[in-house]
Amino acid sequence: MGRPPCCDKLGVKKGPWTPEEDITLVSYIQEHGPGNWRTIPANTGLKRCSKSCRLRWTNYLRPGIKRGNFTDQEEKLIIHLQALLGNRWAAIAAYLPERTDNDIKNYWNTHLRKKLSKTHELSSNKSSSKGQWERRLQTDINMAKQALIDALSLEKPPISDDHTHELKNSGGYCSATYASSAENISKLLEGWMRNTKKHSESNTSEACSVSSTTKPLPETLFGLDSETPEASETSLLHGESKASMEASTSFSMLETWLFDESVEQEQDDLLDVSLVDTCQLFSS
DNA sequence: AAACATCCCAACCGCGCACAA
DNA sequence: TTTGTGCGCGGTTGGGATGTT
Repeated sequence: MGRPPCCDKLGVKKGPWTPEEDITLVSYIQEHGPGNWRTIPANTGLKRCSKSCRLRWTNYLRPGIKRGNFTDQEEKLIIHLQALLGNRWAAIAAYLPERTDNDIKNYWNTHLRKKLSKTHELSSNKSSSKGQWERRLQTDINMAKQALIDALSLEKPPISDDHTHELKNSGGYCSATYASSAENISKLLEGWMRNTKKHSESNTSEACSVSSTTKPLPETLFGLDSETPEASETSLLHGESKASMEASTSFSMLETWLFDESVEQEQDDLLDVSLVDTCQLFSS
């Protein structure tokens, strides 16, 4: 049996989110911060279950999400982390703060799994014994590890003070992470803006139910008003910083593992684990 | 141009964990 | 200790987009 679904109530909407729903959700979270998902539908009038709201926020609306193609570095990082951690997408996503676990999972399922199984096919044609296969895996992991080192040297923690600093200094928000997020919402809201523009021309103050200015919606929604730099330090962005700090910590641990020769034995242990995981992956 | 196949990703579902009462 | 609730995670699916015949 198990627990009944959380969203089996009548009148709960499913399917793609509309720009209006996004606006409602974002503006509510901007005011109250993320969390308390249960209360959001009741407080906002959204006909969505709490879970759906959380998912929409974490996978799409949250600031700092990078969308689009994965870079080679990201790809290598994912491959290696998957070998180390298995399908623990949330854990893997912790090392790629700009990507969501859902994105990484999708990318793995649609691109990397095929890619790797192809590679495996090629290599297994050449060698059939388990010993050789394990040696090959070990080699792959070492190569991936080197790739990870390269990736880390290129992609230092994207967060931290620099990130905050960027935001603080910005009259113009040059932060790529924010920009992409703003773009997400901008695109979503384009249609909505067009529709409301007519109204705004006749009555600016009513143009946007979540904004009291005529600035582009995303900036206003996230408190990124260039006239009030301190506004960038909203609870939202604090939340982001916190997540980023956690990611930094994870990065540090990884870097320790990568660079500290004194933990050679622990490295071996990790690689042993990854061997098992990786074998399971390919045997399925 | 139309029909069909494949890809891709946003969203859903069910389960497990943590925590409070 | 048990039970109920909320949240997060990983697996899966639906359907639009794109490619192929």
